[in-house]
Amino acid sequence: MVFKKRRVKLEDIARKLNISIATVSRALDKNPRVKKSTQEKVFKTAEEMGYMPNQIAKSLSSGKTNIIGVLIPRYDEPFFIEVCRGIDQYARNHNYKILISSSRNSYQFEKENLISFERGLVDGIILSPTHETENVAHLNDLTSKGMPMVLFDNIREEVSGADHVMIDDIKSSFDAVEFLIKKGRKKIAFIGGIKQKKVFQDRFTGYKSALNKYKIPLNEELVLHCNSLDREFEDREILDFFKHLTTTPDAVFTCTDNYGLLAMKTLLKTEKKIPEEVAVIGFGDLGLGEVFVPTLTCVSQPSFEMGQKAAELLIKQLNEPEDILHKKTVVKLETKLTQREST
Amino acid sequence: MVFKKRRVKLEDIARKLNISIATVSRALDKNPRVKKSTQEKVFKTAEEMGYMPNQIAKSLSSGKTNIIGVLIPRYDEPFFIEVCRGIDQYARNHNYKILISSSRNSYQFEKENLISFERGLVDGIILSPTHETENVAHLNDLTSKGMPMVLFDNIREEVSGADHVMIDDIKSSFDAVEFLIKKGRKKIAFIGGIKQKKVFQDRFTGYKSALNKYKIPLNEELVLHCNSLDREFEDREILDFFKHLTTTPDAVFTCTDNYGLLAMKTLLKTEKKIPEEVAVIGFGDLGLGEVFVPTLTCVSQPSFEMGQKAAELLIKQLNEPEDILHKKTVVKLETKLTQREST
DNA sequence: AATAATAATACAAGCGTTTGTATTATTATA
DNA sequence: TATAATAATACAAACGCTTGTATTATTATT
Repeated sequence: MVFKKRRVKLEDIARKLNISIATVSRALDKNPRVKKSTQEKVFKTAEEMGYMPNQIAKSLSSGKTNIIGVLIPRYDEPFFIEVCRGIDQYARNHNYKILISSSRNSYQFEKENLISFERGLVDGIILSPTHETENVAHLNDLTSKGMPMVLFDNIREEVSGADHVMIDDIKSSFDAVEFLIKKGRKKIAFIGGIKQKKVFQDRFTGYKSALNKYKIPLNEELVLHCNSLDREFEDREILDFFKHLTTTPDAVFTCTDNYGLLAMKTLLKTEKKIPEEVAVIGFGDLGLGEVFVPTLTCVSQPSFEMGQKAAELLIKQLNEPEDILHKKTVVKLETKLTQREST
Repeated sequence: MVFKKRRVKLEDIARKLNISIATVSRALDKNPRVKKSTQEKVFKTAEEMGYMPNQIAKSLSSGKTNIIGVLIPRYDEPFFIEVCRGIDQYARNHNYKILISSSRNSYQFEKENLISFERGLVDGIILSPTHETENVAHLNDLTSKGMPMVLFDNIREEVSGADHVMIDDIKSSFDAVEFLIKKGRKKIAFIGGIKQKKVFQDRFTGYKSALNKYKIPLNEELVLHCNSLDREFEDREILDFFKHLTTTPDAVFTCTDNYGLLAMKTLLKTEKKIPEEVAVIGFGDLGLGEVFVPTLTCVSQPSFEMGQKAAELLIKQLNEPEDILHKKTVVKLETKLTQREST
């Protein structure tokens, strides 16, 4: 029984009350140029007629959509969802909505999505570039056209005009590995993610420099850089890694929670005792680590806060006067090591 | 170095080529009314000038935004994210974008979000009503105004004019519980979710009717309806439940994956052997069950497909002629029991 | 009561497109 | 070559709102 009905618009209210459209518009805005009694009449009539403002017309007229475009590499990574939650919360409190898209780890899709954002649907963009994104010209292009932008996670320093939100990946992983070393572990395996991602490079750097500080030689055999772009393949990669090891590690430091869980799972299958024989540390701390038996020690990354901060920076940009040049802001958030049963 | 630059519009191209705006517009559409040579000139100039169409203006003019509004009760439930992925994939392939919002399990927020959708930003809506949603007048209101709508998960049959996508919750849980019974289990615990949700009511019904069929009396002590709206509290509720049991169950059927994992975790802590002493079945099957040791047997719900189907139905509605009445469609998707180590 | 000041409202252009109709240019027909 | 048919383009209204300026109504001032 659904018929499309013609929507009530300002004109309808104006006609009914025999006043001008402009007055109706201003009345609904509670503009003092319209006298109280008229305002009340307008509100009452608008209510009665079921008036609902047309956001598109407003946007065209005002040049603002109050929508923030968010571009993440994948949906099935809780980290990104958590960041989105943070963005959403801050944005909502500041009268913005968010439009989330996934680049599905593809440079091509990243560009396509940005183009669709550029068509005027969003007032600004928050994104985490994919690992495939070597050339950031498309990003610089957008910022130089005046599109407000904030980058998080897989930061690209070369992008000028965009703000950056990050954690200190090097220090975070250094601390985690140092923690393991201080517990007496010497054969510490490293499981990282896609090599092209700065975050994973940095975490590897932190790992190496911790080993270095304590004069532990780097054993390449104990190092794995996972290349899986999808949950289902990570599983196998990690299984294979452990199967082919000739040295048994006494600790594993992994660059995501999921790698940590998969590592524990594999170790448990081979009857290793955690943490007695092998200690494990994950990275992220998005809830999963607490469910597993044993619970997983993690580098706690403030994902939600990361989103909030990104939204805050973007909205700040949106409120800057248009003719002023934007000063790049870089925010580093704190991480901490949350100890649980796996260490 | 970011300055807002004035965007190139059709008028600029028209002026440069000394032709009319209408011709430029049609040329870019490859409308046969403009001759090839002109089209080429226009494309070339548009490219040179860096023209980017204004989506908002297009939408105002066409009355379509090509955006689908998606409203889910929470972000931190993988099921909803998976549905969103499905919607996104189908929508994207049909030239639609999706705008996801969360009602955060609140009827009030649900209404607010729908109002903002109603402002003309979206062409149609896909939603899963919250458990707080007793009165569906706001939904019927929207459909009767002609807003295309598809409901999934927590279906409300009273909503007319909206299509429904669902699974057979009663049968799915009946099958799962029957499976346990056939394995010789007699003291089967039930862990459900928020009682007000139809899906959880139905799963409870399935549980009871399986017991009934095999003449197993319902032991209320073995039944828990979790009320947690957030991950962090589910943990405690389930722990408490098991702590206070006087009967030890020999199986547990839970209404989400997470409940299943938490149940296993709690059981493992009390040194119970899974599946020897207690078998566990979860509901959903969104990847987590495979990571845990032991892996979790699950009712596999086709979440991604659910999203795809919802998007398909919505887009079908969007393409219906406006003056025709919409015939309500209800789609039931198949589930299956995926056996793993926990049973 | 006439004029100035101000309050309230109306008019109209503009936001960047689309699209139906009118107009002009080109080709075909006799 | 004049006219009809058609191709190509231009004009202008429309989408629903905002907002600067002009106009009218009301109140204050002398």
